Amino acid sequence: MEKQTITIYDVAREAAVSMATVSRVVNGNPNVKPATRKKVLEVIDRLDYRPNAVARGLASKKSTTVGVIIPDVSNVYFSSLARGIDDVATMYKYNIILANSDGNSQKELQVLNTLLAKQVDGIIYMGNKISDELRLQFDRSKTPIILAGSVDSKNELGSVHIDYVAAVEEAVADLIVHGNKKVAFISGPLDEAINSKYRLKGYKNALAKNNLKYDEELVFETDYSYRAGEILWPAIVSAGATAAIVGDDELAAGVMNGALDAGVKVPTDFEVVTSNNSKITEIVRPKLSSITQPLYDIGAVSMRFLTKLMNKEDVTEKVVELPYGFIKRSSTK
Amino acid sequence: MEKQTITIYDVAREAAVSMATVSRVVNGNPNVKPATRKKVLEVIDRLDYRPNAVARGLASKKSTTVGVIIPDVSNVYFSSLARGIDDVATMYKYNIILANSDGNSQKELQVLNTLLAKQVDGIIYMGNKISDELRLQFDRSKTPIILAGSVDSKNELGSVHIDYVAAVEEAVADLIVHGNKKVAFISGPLDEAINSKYRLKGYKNALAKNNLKYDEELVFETDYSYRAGEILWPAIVSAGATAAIVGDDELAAGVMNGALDAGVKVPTDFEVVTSNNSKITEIVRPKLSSITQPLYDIGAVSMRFLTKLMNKEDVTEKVVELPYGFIKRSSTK
DNA sequence: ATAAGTCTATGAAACGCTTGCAAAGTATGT
DNA sequence: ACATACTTTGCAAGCGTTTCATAGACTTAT
Repeated sequence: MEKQTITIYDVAREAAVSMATVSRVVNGNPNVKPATRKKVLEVIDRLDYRPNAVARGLASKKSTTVGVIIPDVSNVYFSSLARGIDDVATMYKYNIILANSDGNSQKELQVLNTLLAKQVDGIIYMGNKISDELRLQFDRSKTPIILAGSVDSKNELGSVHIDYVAAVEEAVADLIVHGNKKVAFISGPLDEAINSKYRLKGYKNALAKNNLKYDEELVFETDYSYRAGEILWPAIVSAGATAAIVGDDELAAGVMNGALDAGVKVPTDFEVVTSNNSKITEIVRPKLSSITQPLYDIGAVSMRFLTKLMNKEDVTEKVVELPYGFIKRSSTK
Repeated sequence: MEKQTITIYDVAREAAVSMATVSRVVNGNPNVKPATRKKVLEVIDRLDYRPNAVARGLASKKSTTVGVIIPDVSNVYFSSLARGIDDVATMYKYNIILANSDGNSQKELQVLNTLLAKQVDGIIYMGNKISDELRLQFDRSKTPIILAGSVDSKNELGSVHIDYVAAVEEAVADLIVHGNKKVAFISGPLDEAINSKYRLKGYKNALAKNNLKYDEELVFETDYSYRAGEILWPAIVSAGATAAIVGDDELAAGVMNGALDAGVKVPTDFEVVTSNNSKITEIVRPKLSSITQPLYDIGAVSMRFLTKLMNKEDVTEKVVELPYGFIKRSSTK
């Protein structure tokens, strides 16, 4: 009637060895005579024995599980990272506990707590606003933590991402080369380091290098939704922008459709560049030119990085920067 | 140096009670004098004690974790379900272990095994092709299982989804009413019950009720990608179809863009209806008319259903059908 | 005052596995 | 044949909780 009745004891008895020996063969410990190993494996097979991972975890103090704190799985950007994470995790025999946080500090703390209670061996955090309290808990915990596709404004935590400053700078420079004097900078909340400290900086760099002066009127702070982009259009028009660099694909699609629906021609009269090169960029018309980030790889590398920390291997660099790129499609000249 | 050193034993000592008592206050067992409870809680707070979920799991034979087998998290359809699942799971104090299967039977079996090894209290399965071997394992396991947004061709397992037959039938009937004599049926693999046994049936029903004869030439079996849709266009043209019902949004976007890129006017010369009403339907131009499914809710309800099974509550119906709808946008007349 | 209940709290046995240590077995060299 | 050095095994002590059987301490009814 119960979940799992066959224990290591049963196997030991049937194979006429001690449970220690069974444990050794299950764990691939080499100190077992081949004949014994074979005998044990046969019994395991016959009894359909499956080691109880919970008991194992208790005894070994390892759960072979890592926690993943994600703002929202249903967002393509994050779910792409998650896919990379899971694939590598599987490769290294780990499972992932996925927990949505909505980027909400309270939930993050709460989630972190239950993850630690579950004795995860490591944590991957996605999110761009690390509250002081969360940082405190991160520091206090002995569990390895990696930020995936997210930046740590204080550079204390291990993280994997691209060089946002340079990427945005290039993209904006390109728009300027096309003759745009007024390029709008459209992003999510500026209290997220990725927007204020990195993307905006790249934007300013580009302006400076091209002798254009920074105009706050051209900076639009909103949230990451498609709808937010659509309704932003009138404001963009009144600011007189002729092009925009957008920090999120859905947002960019919204902005572009907002323009299109208002009868503006893209890219002839208005150019748009977005940042994440998610599927959406290819589905909209015109297709969106975009900074490209290896999303899957960022997740995969983060997880790989984490396995190193979990094995207490030495890692030379705390911050891994993956190469970014730029793909020109039809939303720019 | 280690993960977590404060145990229930430390708390018991500090509070001068037995560990059994500490356990009771932690678990909200009422048989504790309020004064004692208060004292214990204070110590817990002071020591920053956090119960070890693994040890708890071993002792109680409950992991408060459910496994989620998903074809691909980075697919919006599935990640939307996943989001609903996680939210409800959190509500009921469960965590989810997310495992990608790519819809591959081998991986599914393998994943199922590790989930069971981890002693998950329940499993939510997404996928439309349950291999015999997998079904066998499902049956053999005493762990409750629910299919989310997926159908069980044999109707043995609990599941939550919409009435695909009726939904497709309505959508196709609508296309026929618009005067289309040749409506293409475009779906993913026909060896998936959802396509062959349900959607296709709805399609045939609609034809029959409108005195149109079924023509195999108009049935297109492909995979679920955007690209697959794009390259399918020529074939659709040669079959002479003037409208299509598509089983997946990305696929539909591909078909439509394929038409558009070939200079065909949508919906004037060709109408398209899709099936999942994901974000994509609103992002493309023209926006896609779609059958609507409450994706988030399907996930949420599945998880709720699962909690009932895990609590051994009686459930009257094994199959929960959620209401579907239809939203007319600009890809149909 | 006594029997019979309630409440509270304790002790100690699981739960199923890993692992350090020691014992038993084998092989090798002389 | 014997000492030496491995190689294989078994023993038993945890790992941190839950939970069952009990025991004390109070109440309450008689």
